[in-house]
Amino acid sequence: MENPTGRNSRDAILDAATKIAQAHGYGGLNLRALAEQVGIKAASLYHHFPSKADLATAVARRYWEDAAAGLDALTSRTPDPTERLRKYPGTFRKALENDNRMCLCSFMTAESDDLPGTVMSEIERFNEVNVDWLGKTLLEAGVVGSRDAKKRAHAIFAAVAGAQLMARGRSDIKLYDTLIKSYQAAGLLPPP
Amino acid sequence: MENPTGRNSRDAILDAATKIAQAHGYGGLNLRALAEQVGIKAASLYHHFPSKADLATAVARRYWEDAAAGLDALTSRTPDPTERLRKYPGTFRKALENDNRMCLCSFMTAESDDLPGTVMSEIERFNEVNVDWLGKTLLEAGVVGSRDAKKRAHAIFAAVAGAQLMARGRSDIKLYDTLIKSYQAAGLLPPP
DNA sequence: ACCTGAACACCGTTCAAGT
DNA sequence: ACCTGAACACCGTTCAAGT
Repeated sequence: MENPTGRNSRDAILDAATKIAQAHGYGGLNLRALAEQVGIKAASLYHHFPSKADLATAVARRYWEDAAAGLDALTSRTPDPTERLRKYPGTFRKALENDNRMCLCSFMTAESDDLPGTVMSEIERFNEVNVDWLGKTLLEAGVVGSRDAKKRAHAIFAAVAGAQLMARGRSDIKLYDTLIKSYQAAGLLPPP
Repeated sequence: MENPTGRNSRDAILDAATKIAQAHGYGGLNLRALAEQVGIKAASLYHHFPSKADLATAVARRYWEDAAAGLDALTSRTPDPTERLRKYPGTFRKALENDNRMCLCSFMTAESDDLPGTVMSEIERFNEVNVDWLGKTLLEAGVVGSRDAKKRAHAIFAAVAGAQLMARGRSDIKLYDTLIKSYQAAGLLPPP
């Protein structure tokens, strides 16, 4: 094997691009800076991805795939659906723990007017994955009936994304925790 | 008087810049495009504002001043505090009604890592204005006690901003309305 | 297969020059 | 006072040329 670690330069590019996009968005993803971080020249990026749009599409796809895997793992590891709902905000907390970054998809949702369509599709997939998981879990937990599961799932997703955004703006992860607690106290999320 | 309408070119620049920033953010605010919209050249913008950072600071300041005035007007026009809380999401709805734009401050909060400090300060002022107004109104309405007013105010603000962001991403103002209704049904906002 | 320097049209910004 | 063209270093992107 030429590459025993399995970490090829394509993955290194995706990793670095993800972190940059989580802090600066699609527009702020500078290919020269990205290339420097990976140790190559900007022109060399085009050997791995046909364009910035394609690179960002790959980044966003891998992002929701990882999110889906993480939610699956949470489901396996936590049999009680109510407990899973309590843990859900922890998945959005990770980005803040990671140098005050935010969800790639929230950032790019703001940028939707300037986003290539292929990127936007992957962003929408991320939202779907989260809302579907939440809806399923809400139903299983008996928090809402089947008529309201999807609506409530959407509401929780939007509220959690908003909390992450605000906490990032203040670089204050404690604000995120406070907001989640307020959501629980108000009844949007199941109380601890 | 040389300018009977009171609308000088400085205001025209601020108006156009606000609309652009609401759809493309600070990074996406293109000075050449802005100038063209106003009918001058990009270099001429520097006669009115020393830099893009100063222009954006003026935009953000006027934005929260207008928001504060709007909330004051809502207070005067609606004596019942509970009714005011029901109407609050309408203030965020306006941006969506305006060609699927979003709150300038939510967008720039995402961009906080790349924002000049003077702009960030004005953004924070917008948040303060909203959270203070909400906290005061929540107290007056007796929804929460003084110990929790600010926390709940923050939670409502973050959730409403998140709802606006999601609705914008889908270009679906009905989603915004559905999310607000879900917040009301869950108990985050007073029910109709 | 992978990388590069040089070039392109585009950004924010400056500045000398115009009215 | 207000505007402009030309220039600067920087963007995404291309391409011919290297190993």
